[in-house]
Amino acid sequence: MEDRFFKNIPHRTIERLSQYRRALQIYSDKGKTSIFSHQIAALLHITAVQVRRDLMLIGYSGSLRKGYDINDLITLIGELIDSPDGQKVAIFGMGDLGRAIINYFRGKREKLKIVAGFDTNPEKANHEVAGIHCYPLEKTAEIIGKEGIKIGILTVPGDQADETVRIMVEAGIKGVLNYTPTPVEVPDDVYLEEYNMISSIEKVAFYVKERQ
Amino acid sequence: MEDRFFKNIPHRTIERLSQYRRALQIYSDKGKTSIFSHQIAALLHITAVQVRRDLMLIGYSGSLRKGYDINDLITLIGELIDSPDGQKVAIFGMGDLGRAIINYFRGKREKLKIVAGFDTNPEKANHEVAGIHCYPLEKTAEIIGKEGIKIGILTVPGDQADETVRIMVEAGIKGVLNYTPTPVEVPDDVYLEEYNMISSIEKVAFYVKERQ
DNA sequence: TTTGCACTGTTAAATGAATAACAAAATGGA
DNA sequence: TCCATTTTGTTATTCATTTAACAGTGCAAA
Repeated sequence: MEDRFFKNIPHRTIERLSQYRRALQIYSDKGKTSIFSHQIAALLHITAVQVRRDLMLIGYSGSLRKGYDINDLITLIGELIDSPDGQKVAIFGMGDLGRAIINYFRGKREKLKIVAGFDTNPEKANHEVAGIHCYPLEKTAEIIGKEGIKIGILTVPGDQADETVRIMVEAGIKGVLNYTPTPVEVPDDVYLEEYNMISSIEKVAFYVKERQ
Repeated sequence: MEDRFFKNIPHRTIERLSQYRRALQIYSDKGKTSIFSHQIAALLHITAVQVRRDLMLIGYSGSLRKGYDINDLITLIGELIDSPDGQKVAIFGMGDLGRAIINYFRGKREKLKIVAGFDTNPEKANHEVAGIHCYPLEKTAEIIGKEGIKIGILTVPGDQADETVRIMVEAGIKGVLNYTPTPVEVPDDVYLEEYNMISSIEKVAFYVKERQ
């Protein structure tokens, strides 16, 4: 029995595919219809070989001397990484960061929709925040279940991270993106991605220091 | 002539060191004074071997059966990744995301200080935003030069990214962390790190989909 | 004491990812 | 028509990173 073929696509390639799509959309918006591997590469600060190799892995062929058809490629990447029926996302913590993500996202992804927010603050709960309905945290299980939400973004203050993620997982969330400064624990069947802004800034600071 | 010994430390290790420090501080705040490699590993969802290997690379030794001294290790990591005299950071774009980062950062890093914000919005310019003085974008060269700021975080709307980063680089910024959805260009002597939230969410969504 | 356990530190092997090398083919110009 | 150029697609190689294997050692319990 063969796995779906893109099961063996490297993680790094998956990450880049998402970035390719975004870059392609920018090009598409400028009225372009085709693009060379070296142009994609320049946008993402990688090599043209890597772009071609990634596209080879997903089975897309360009045409010699014309490059890749932008719309076809956007479509194909969508078929690979999007869910055909779409996926719903909830934001836990409607502070600055939660709002920033909502605004960032607005209208960008058809197949991936932020449909609910949760917050303990009664000022926010039961109101619209940045156009998204915000529920009190106690309603998590109910709403997550009813809406079939599987993906949660964690943007609460660090000291509430553990407790919030526990509630999320219990309610049925299967993928967590943790923007909190506190590392969290999830069961094996939940995909977890941690991102720490402070570490990113420290990394930039480190390499700036090292280069001088 | 030997390079400073940590020139050959893998990039991934550098990233993890910053994360180790944060995890150690959480442990330290709980009153603990020493920690085992497998405890650090559990916090960061990696293996104990990797932790020990990373610590070996930076030349730190724990003691058998007691593990690592938390304070010593925090200090050593600081000596490696921090600049002794500190580094100043500016935020370009004082929207939700800019404010979120400022609040995130507050009081967390002694050697890395956000000292200025820039925004084109005259409502914000010349006021304090989240405790940081916000200047109009035209003042970039003046303030960056005067303060000796070398690190800039880009949180403007996507369509202003290119122009803003041009101004940053011209003013003397040597490290850029781009949180904008638009990839930018910088000269070779400027360290650039791009982070795209949408790609991160897409990645989580992809692996959630794949696991079902 | 001595034995077994629970750790660390280090070298060796395996895996994963990026780069290099190059064949093949379409195009435009001589 | 044929050649030089430009670009893709793919295999081979190199490089980077993680994981495995295991030696060494202090401590605790018998």
